[in-house]
Amino acid sequence: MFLCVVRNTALVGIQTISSAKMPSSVKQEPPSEKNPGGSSVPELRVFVRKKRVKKTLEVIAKEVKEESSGRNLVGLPDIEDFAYSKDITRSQSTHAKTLRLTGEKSLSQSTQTEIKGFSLSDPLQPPSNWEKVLEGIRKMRSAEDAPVDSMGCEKAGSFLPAKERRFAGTDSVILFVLIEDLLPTGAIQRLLQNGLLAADAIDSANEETIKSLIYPVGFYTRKASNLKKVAKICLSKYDGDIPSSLEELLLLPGIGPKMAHLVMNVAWENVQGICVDTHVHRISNRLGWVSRPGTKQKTRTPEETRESLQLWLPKEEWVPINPLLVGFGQTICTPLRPRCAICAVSDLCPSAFKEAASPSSTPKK
DNA sequence: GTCCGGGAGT
DNA sequence: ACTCCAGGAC
Repeated sequence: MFLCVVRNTALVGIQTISSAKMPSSVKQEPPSEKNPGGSSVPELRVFVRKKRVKKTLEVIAKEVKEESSGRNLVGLPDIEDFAYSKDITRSQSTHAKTLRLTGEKSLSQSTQTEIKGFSLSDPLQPPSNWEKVLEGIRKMRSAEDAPVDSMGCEKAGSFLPAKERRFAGTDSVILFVLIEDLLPTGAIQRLLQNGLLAADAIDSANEETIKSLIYPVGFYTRKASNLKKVAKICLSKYDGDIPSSLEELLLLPGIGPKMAHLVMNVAWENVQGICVDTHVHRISNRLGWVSRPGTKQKTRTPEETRESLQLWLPKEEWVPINPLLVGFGQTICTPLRPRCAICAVSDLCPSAFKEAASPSSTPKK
């Protein structure tokens, strides 16, 4: 419920200080269910920043309400109903964390005193023309076949026999959780041939064996080791299955925000957030779709991008945006020398033709 | 910010 | 021959 960013509800940015730790009393419960009941619990977001004026939550609530009137925001909860929860993030390099206020829980006294010093920022507006841009990218993507289309982990199911295809089952998920890029290398087929697609098999297998089977997947040593650890955890805590909540996934070694959201999206079909990888991060910034909270600066980490993107991108797009932009990033909007000349949305892109296009003309200083 | 361990691109 | 890649741990 916390995690459900409901469109067309209030979305107000507030900036504040508070560095801190959320008391466990308001710790959010695992998002076990998608949308129990009504999905229209009004939700606000608060950006936590350094410094700022001292204000109580009540003051903020009042400001939010005032700010919201005449700003096309709807459905604000009453202040006494406010609760907050820490957003799911592991971003360490960002000073800003997103908090959410909902009408579901009440705020404890200690919590209230802990959060002080808020100021309002503008409600977030979706970037202009984002729908056109998205449509343009879709067109380009349908024409060109990017690697992600045949080897993306969303497609992992088609590689596997029926049993292993059950994403929510006990088998293959663990693998592509950890070794997403094992598909193009044929690693998953090799593991399959060796009966190593289940937690118990992996747990009892030799780490060196796994290592050699998944080679030449990137970071194979670490991945083999993580795979063993995860298999053990899954066996002991999840009956050989994988955890079904974002928080629990993040506790697994080798699982960070990108993979955790990917797994929630494709394995559990329970969308908690956008899976932001380097492509989504880069392209979102080039398009001017994201920014550091309260600024126009580029986001510095994928986590910041995810938070920024989630503030305005309609939830229906949260899952498809990843393969869409990944493919676009592999074929056209490449990290180095983006092919703006053949890009259908270059006229809508603030970064078009702004990066070096020729190998010989990259003088380094 | 650095490291990991190779592959791919220039 | 050299640079860059990519997600996560630290």
